[in-house]
Amino acid sequence: MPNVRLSDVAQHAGVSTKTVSNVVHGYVHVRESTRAKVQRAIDELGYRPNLRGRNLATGRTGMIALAFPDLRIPYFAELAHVLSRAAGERGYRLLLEESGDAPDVERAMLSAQEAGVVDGVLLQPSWLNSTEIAQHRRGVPVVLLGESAAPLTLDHVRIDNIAAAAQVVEHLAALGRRRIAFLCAEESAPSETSRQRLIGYQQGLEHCGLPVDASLIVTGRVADAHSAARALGAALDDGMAPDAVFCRDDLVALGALRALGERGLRVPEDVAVTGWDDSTLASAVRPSLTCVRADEAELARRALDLLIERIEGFDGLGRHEFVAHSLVVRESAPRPAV
Amino acid sequence: MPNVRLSDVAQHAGVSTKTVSNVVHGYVHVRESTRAKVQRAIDELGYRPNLRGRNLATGRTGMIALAFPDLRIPYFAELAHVLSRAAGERGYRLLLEESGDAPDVERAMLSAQEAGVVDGVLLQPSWLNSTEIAQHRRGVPVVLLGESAAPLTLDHVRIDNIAAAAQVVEHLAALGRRRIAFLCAEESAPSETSRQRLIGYQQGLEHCGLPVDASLIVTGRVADAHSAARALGAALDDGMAPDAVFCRDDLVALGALRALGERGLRVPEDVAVTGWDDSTLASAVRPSLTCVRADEAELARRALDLLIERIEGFDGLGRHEFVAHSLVVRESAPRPAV
DNA sequence: CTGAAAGCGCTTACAG
DNA sequence: CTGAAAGCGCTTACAG
Repeated sequence: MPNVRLSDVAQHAGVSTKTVSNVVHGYVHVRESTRAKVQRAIDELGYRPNLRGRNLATGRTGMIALAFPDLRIPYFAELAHVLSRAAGERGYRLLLEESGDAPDVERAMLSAQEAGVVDGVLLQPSWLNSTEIAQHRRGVPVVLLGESAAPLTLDHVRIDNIAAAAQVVEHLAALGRRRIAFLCAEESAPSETSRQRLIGYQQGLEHCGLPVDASLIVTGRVADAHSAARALGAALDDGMAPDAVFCRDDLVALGALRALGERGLRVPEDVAVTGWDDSTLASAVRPSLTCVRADEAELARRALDLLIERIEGFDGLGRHEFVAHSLVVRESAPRPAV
Repeated sequence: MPNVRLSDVAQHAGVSTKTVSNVVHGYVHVRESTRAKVQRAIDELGYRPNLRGRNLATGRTGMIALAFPDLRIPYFAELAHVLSRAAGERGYRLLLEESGDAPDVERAMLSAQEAGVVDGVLLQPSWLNSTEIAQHRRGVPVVLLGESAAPLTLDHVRIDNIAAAAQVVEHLAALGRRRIAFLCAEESAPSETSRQRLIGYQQGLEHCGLPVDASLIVTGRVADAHSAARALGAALDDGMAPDAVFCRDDLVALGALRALGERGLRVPEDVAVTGWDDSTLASAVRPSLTCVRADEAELARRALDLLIERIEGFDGLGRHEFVAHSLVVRESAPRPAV
């Protein structure tokens, strides 16, 4: 029943649709008496603008798609939370899209598929490489998030993973740790994320004068506590004896806590552990996790600013930006005694 | 540049827009030669239908809003994941909306605000009571999720919290536990969720012949590990000596693990702990959590079926459905020895 | 099997 | 300050 159209209001108030539109949009140059008359008509009829009509007429939907692998990974849930809030402040709403294990979804996000349903897309790729991303681009404004290599033509916002990883190692070294394991890199075809964290890990070791020992690199499934626990457990049973474990992400760190605990190793006394992401669980678990934390608020702000500039017509080369990160020190790898 | 319209294709192919539309929709009664001709024009021009135009013409958007308090609460992230997948299978996409600490968002979701941007809404209310929900209803099809009391006029899908809570208590009792604490109910104005779990808790105790002891009920902030740890910690320091802690949700259970651990109490030997939701962290944490798990796949299926029936015109009374739940037994409250 | 035309509900130059 | 009219890109009875 509330199928009142703009034209109904116009007729009821005895004005043109243009005038009603002016009132609805709070346009200033409307005579007060006209405004009142129109407003009354709006109230009496219970008029509410139909967004579809508006979208068609303006060519905008007010929606931005956010695409990443999996909402169940705590970091992504938090990212979505922060971005959704920031988008709201800018008058946009977020449409979530999980790419899961389907490269197709990432391709679809980049193609014109999305044209008409969203004004732009924020994509954290996990399957597509730089070349593919550059090729599949077609129409919709896009900003890339995360560590994957980005083509020069697209905007890209991320934290400096290499520097952050080196910082983690330096923190562990300052704690007196000498045998710092890395848990875990993918078995084959390590992701760009793992690759960068490994580079930083190595830089950190070298910077601290520690030997780089390939036998301390454990491989396994990423972002999965159980598989990480198994992988680390197997390595420990095999004789690896680290005094610290640099974990690729918080979920992996949870797995490390389990593998260590089950073998009677105390964290941090015997083995220090670090995570990455600072998801809710990092502070909730015991021992709480020392970990790298991206400045998500800044990340959200920058990513949206860049995307909105594109939506509004900017067409220059890709901007590649870093946002701040920090090392959150907690129980699993405490601050060194002074 | 890819601003090719349906009419461009029609002109290029020398047919009417209707015919192009027929081809685009795979309508069967199109002569093969015509179809080929049109398809060629589509390919040559790189035509892609504009969703906005279609939406305006059909009155559908193919989108469903999902509104709940906070994406950072693991249960909701998992719910969104499951629903998003299920919606995709039915040809719909999910628009996420966090109500956070704003009752307004819940009201907005129920009102016609959403009309035009989504075809229907799935709402897990946390602020609005049944009366308010019933009143604010205006136009958009709605299905309610979760424990809050639902008006008779609206569809509602949930698990039987009372039965599930009683089951948890019975499990703990079977383990020989006699002093089962409840962590935690809100300080004031307990949510309907807490209320129902408390009712079930009490029913379980009575069913097992255990005394109901109000001093074993701890209050505190819900879904927050730290505040739960503090609340339980204070109670323990105050002399409360439970041999089991029934936690309202997984995050609270994490807090319980901390409070107990810090006081040298072993889980489950000294104190058993149970969670609720079976979020990723429940199985990842050590000790892993015994907890209640809703059959989320069924929940998603039913909620969407009901909503889509409404979208397609069903206008009957509210359907109120339960979906299955189970008790997942893990380390924090293991299966009783036989 | 296909076309011409109206309509979905808004916005927006262009006049006045 | 306000109006008449075209247009956004599709769909869909209605004819034929």
